[in-house]
Amino acid sequence: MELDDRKLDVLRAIVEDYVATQEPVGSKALVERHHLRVSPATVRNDMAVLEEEGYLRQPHTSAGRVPTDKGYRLFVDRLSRIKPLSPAERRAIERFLIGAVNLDDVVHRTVRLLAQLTRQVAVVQYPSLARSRVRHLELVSISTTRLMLVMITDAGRVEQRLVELPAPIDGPEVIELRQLINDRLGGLLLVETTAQVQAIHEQIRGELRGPMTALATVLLETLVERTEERIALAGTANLTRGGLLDFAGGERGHHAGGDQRGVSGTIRPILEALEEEVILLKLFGQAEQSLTRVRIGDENEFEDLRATSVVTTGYGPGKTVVGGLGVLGPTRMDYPATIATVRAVARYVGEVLAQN
Amino acid sequence: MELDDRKLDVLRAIVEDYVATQEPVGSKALVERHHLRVSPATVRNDMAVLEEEGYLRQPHTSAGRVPTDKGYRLFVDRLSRIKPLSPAERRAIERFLIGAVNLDDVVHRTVRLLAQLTRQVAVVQYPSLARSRVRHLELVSISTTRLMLVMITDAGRVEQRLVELPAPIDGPEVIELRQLINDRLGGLLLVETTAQVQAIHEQIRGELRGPMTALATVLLETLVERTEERIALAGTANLTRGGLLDFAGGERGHHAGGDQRGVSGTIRPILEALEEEVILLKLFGQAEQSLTRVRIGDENEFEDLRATSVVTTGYGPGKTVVGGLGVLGPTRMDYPATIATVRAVARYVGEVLAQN
DNA sequence: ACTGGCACTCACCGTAATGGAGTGCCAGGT
DNA sequence: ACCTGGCACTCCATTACGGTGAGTGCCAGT
Repeated sequence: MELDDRKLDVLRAIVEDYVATQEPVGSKALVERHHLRVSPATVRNDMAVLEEEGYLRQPHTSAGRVPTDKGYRLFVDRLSRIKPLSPAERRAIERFLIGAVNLDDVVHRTVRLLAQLTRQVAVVQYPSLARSRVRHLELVSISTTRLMLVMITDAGRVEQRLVELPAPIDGPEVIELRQLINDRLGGLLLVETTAQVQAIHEQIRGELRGPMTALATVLLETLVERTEERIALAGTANLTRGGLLDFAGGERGHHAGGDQRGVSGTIRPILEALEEEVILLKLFGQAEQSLTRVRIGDENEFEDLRATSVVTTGYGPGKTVVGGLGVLGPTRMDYPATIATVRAVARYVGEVLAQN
Repeated sequence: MELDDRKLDVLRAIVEDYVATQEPVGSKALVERHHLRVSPATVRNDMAVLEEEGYLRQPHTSAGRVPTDKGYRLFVDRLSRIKPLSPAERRAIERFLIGAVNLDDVVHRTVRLLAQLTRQVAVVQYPSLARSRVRHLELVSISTTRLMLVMITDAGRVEQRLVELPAPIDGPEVIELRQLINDRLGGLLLVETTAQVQAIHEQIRGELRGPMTALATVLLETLVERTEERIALAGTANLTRGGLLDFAGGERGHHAGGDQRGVSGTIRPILEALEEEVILLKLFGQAEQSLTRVRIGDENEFEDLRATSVVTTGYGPGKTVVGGLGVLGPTRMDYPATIATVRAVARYVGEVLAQN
């Protein structure tokens, strides 16, 4: 069935009101607030249709309506225009990001900024190693049988690993090795290095063969295969805002009534999920292009996050994408504002990175 | 007034029971569980005295007793023996920490381990730069007017900063500079470098003067003065455990009755405090010696954390202390077990660090 | 100095009554 | 064909109320 324009208007109005008040919205209040030019009874009929189609639901008979995940989805896809940021917000973003001194610093500031602006949980993935290029590889002697390998990527990320050597090595040899690996690996995408590392290893002459084996192992094992990703998080306190998530916590007596479909999430599993880097990476680290993606409620693959929505986008210098960032909040979030903010922050961060 | 032995026994019993059940404990239940060889009435008299002295309080008339912060303090100082860890726990610690590949890795594993073992919020300070020695300084050319300065400390921590040069510099000069700063700064404690950096700067000959100025500025400004500290956090989900903290969240209607002294904390301000690195550093970064320190309730300098207790200790390779770690939880935590775990983890981490 | 006994207090729990917001549906109007 | 006003109905939320029981404080007795 096709929904006519007024029904869509009603849906939009309900979403907006519900997001603002976080209380089920009834027909009467609706016509008052939004100047729909029809009577409550008419709206009720529309509501009934919208409910039948799965865009709305009633917490219980004789309560107002609440959007379903499907309702939010329609709202996001077709009913909302992305709110432009206020000048104050733009200024806040700029002020926050200039003066960053460090990649760490950039990421930290970004994630806090995002949490503050959206008043939600913010997540920023560090520039992904997989998508970065090798800028420089440094070898530092720790002892005669130990080297510290330091890799610097073009996004400014630094990664270090200890290399245990099978036999002692002297200074000139270290320099030779360093020279070699930089010549052969410098400028490559990290994913491209695998083949090169193996090539170097096979070609190498006798004396450096031993050290190179150790080095190659470390390089392959950790920097390529198990591409270590990192994540920064902020604003978890915002999970306690606005009572949508009721905090059943770990209390005792509670009417353990059968809430089958209830969206009554606890804060608990969410906090747990947020500490699982694997989960965060799946959510925020998959931004292949710089498209903004919105996952609403149970569109989410993770059980524990089915009461939340996730807004993500990719970021990076210029048009490239080196990582993802975004926010996580209750399904009843202000999507237009959130999407706008996430995008704006991503763009600014991209600019900052481009300047390095 | 002096408390006789039995009164202390009663206090201990109450603390133990309350920690276990998290419900006010009454006289009858007490004598049953612990085989005190006196009657409930006697215990009641003791309780009355303990309450008068401020070690106990009653949530309301005709409820059982609950320890006050002062009561916990006495318990921790005089009544508890630190529980030895179970073999299983020891094994868990070892298994968790071997295989760490990285300083980042060590810290991450440690903080998760600590959260898991204590079932509380765990905090680990990265090895403090202020207390570390310079192992190596690396200069990497990014462009002719930009250098990346990478500092590696003896605790394995790596810090990088971008240096903007006033004029182009060539390869040999970079090598010379690198040589110079390593010769002069290598092995020094970071706090000792200030003077050296300035000395180098003043002595340097004409050609490298310009670059050295820029380099010195960066070194002084960020690595010495604003000694950047970092913090890792885990187990925030544990804040929702055991209903001691009732989650009033941000709800509307609530009996805004005068709970004056009530320990009824919200989870909210705690989460906020945990995101303030300044606060965490004050709490966990002040372990001057490897002494274990326990801050109970309002002994805590931070308003928002007055419903929590903090157990901290220093850690580092050998006898030195390079950072702090510990846990934060409700005042009604199992102090003996927590203290034991925190200490044990700190010791193991020290050993791991010593092996680098 | 300890104990048993006893009256008293108060949170907790289940039930009942009341109020009100909101719905669904129908009959009448445009 | 669509919209509207009216009306009966449903069900949550809030308040009120009495019973129950754990726990206390105190006192008199050992």
